[in-house]
Amino acid sequence: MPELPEVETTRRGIAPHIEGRRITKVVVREPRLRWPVPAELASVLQGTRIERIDRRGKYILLRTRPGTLMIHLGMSGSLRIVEAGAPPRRHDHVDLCFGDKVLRFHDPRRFGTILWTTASPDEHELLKHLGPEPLSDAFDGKVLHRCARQRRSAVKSLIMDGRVVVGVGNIYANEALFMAGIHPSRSSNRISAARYDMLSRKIKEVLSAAVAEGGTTLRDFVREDGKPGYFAQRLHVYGREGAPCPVCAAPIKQRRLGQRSTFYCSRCQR
DNA sequence: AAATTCTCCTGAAGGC
DNA sequence: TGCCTTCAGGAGAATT
Repeated sequence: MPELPEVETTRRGIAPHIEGRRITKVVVREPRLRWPVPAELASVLQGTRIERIDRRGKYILLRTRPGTLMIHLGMSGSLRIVEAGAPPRRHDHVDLCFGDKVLRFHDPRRFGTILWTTASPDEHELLKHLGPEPLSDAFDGKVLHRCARQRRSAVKSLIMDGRVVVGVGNIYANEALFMAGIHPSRSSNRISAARYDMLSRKIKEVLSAAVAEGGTTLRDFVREDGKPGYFAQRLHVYGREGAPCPVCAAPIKQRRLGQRSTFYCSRCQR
């Protein structure tokens, strides 16, 4: 399940292969993603050059002169670089061809997104309400504390809300809360500024570490070269129900919170 | 208006 | 072995 580290790993993986290169052909085998793949995709992209690949939250932005292709991997999406002529597998929905190389979008559950915008992507409806990048200076404990003021909902929901901060999905929300010693269901407005400062630093720490490891491979995620990320070995609580807490050895608990699996240590997290 | 629930979808895993 | 049910979840939309 791609979160920010997985998306960033993907961005870094594909960029050297296609940045500066011209799109020779576009193949859409299955346009039924979360929203339909724009019908005009082939005609607008044909012959355009990828000037730069950026990321905003979990969106990968392929910037070209006439506009920007916005790609979201959803739950099960991946982008891989393959040789031209490599036969498509099941769920290989879209190809962007660059002569001998192909950028191939694969997504079994089709929760992913491929959209085209000619405006500045920051102004796009899906991006313009997004909160700060977690690894930037614009994100800190003050941001969290301010957003938390009139919220009574669980702190885990707060840090997973893209309007507060982008890129923190279920895995890393669980991990950051463990590292900060904060109970996931604690009310957002009952946490001190000092603890939010700690939490923001742990969010940065866990995301940076995961990026450095090439992301976490669970179920669907593979890197652009098809290899797994290795951060799964570093997870403290996620997916470890019943296992001993790495700090105090009490069994890790699991419960559902806001439709999401939540893992925590009831001794270490308060 | 904030908070919760619903929705899209497929594959893996578990039960019988 | 096979069929059925359950679960996983990003995040916008719908509902309370």
